[in-house]
Amino acid sequence: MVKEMLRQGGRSARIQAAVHAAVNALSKEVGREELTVPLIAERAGVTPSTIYRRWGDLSELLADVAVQRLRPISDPDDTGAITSDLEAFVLQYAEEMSSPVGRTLLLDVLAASSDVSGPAGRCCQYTKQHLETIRIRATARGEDAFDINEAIDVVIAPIVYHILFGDRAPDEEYCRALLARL
Amino acid sequence: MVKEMLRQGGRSARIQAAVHAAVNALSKEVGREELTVPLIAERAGVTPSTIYRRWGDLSELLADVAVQRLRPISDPDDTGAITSDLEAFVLQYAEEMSSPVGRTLLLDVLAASSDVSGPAGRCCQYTKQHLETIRIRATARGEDAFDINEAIDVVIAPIVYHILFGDRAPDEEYCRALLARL
DNA sequence: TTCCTAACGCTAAAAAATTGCGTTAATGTA
DNA sequence: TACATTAACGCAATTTTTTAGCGTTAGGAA
Repeated sequence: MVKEMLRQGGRSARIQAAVHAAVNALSKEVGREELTVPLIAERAGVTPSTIYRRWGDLSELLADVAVQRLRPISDPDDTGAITSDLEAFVLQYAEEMSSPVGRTLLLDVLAASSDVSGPAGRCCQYTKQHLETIRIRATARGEDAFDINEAIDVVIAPIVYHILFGDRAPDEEYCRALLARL
Repeated sequence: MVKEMLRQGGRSARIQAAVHAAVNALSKEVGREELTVPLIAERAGVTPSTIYRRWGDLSELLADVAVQRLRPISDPDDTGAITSDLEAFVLQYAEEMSSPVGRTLLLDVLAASSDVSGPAGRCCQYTKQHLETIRIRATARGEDAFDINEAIDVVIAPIVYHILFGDRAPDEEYCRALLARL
């Protein structure tokens, strides 16, 4: 659900911020299983019905919070060369996502939606945008660019796969091996 | 949770079968959101407390059912050559998983566990076993084999990635392109 | 300022999850 | 086969969560 809010200022915005903050705070304090809507509501100083009306249920609220946290705050580092740019970005991506919280964020996002317009599609776009930034920088330098979809298939997808299925830790060595395939 | 059952015969087995059947039946009739423990219990002719005691909660029950459905019933088709064996397997895999129910099964499995011994790890093993079967056949024929982990990274992982994030449909053409990279 | 109404709080009712306790039946042993 | 043991279940009471009605508050526009 997660209505896109006809009113985005004042009280409505304050409540959203309070609820998001409550989710983030409680996520660290209590386990995932103990995280309930009434608990979040109390911490945020809000009635549970407000959360139910605005987000629908817990999973959608968690997905909404997850996309906020996965939303990039800045462009990937400019290291001066396409190879090192990519390496820096991928290593950081694997680092963040492979942690228990990172994996949980991914699952929260995936569980909420099945179509492109949903949270999952947006997170997918975030990654593409970062790669696009790196690619544009590369072409500006005169380096020969890489294909973004190919980068996703060859590098990002395997990392995500192993994080989700937990059959292998995407350490630096592994990530570098993936990058070498590009 | 999903206790491994000290008693596996008689009533215990009948109830498990009834509950699993109820989940599979109701999954088609009602949507995923409407699927509740009391509803499943009623259909299975069981009290809700039985389900809660045995599986813990709905998500673990769904994961348990999902691994059963994802468990291979037979070896991949033997088409006579490694290339066609792989292609047949991958196309079928993509076909099954890219449907709404397939995607849901994947998410059910992923949501339940984070370590290798869990449902996700087992499903991962299923895929590996299939690939292993194809590889062994190939070497028996004298064909030069492929690396299983590489096949997962290059072919399976991208397919799963696009299914989960919903940013692209893994059609036949796309799958063949992935296979060509091996 | 004034109006309109989206969004919230409060409350009651419905539904789901938890727990104690007695009962049933699966499994091992004589 | 008969018996003892206890895992697993059913039932029912309790707690918690979710839903829904209705009045109130506060953005946003005229």
